Amino acid sequence: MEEELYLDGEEILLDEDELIEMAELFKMFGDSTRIKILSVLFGGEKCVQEITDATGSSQSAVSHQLRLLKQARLVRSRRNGKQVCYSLADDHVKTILGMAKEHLEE
Amino acid sequence: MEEELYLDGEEILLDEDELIEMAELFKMFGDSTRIKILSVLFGGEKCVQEITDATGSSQSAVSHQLRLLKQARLVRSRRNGKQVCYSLADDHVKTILGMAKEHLEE
DNA sequence: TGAAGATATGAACACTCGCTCATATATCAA
DNA sequence: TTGATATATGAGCGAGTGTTCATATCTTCA
Repeated sequence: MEEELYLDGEEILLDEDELIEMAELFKMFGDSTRIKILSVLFGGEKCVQEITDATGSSQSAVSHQLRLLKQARLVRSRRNGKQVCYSLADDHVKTILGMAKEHLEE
Repeated sequence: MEEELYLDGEEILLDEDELIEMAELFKMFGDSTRIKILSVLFGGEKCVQEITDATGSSQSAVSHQLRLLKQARLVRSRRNGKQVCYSLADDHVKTILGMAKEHLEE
């Protein structure tokens, strides 16, 4: 069974698997700790320490969540000496958050 | 404390409350039953029965989820005789899902 | 190599969430 | 009003999730 979506006049097809995959993606945005982390990363690449400070969560909690965000391919990581630096994986994240903000402002 | 986001060169400010509100919004998209319901509603207004058939979930499960979607202002409802018809509350839902799909296709 | 700093990971626990089941409410038709 | 149909709701349960705490791993520097 396939559902039909339309975006800007263009048709979008979503099958069962895509719907589940999409739900998995949105789950990543559906937690305030993770969304805080993402918003911090909008400022550019940050190491775990900086993220921890900026979000106010514990080092362990941040690390656990960063692992999930990485698995979901929303962030990338790069070791820099003793530190590990994280950055957003692509620009769609920004766009998605922008749309969400628009929705909330109505 | 405020985080700064940039979308298409335009600056977006997100404070703590907005981040939490945004996480709440995304939680609505983070479940496959709800996202199925939303995708069914892309085809236009549908009554509960039609949604139940299309999603394959139980009537009760669908009704519970429709309530959550309505609270989140993602859908509207309208009674039509014995039936209750639901439709998408605005077009941002489409855009958000479209962005998500783009992300997943990379 | 040893110590210290930075990050990752595993276990345990409290909490949340979506489902089912039973039942309530609402509307129409006879 | 009574029965049938359509939807909503509450309780309870099992599965999943985010956090903390303790500890492991990795890296640099002395």
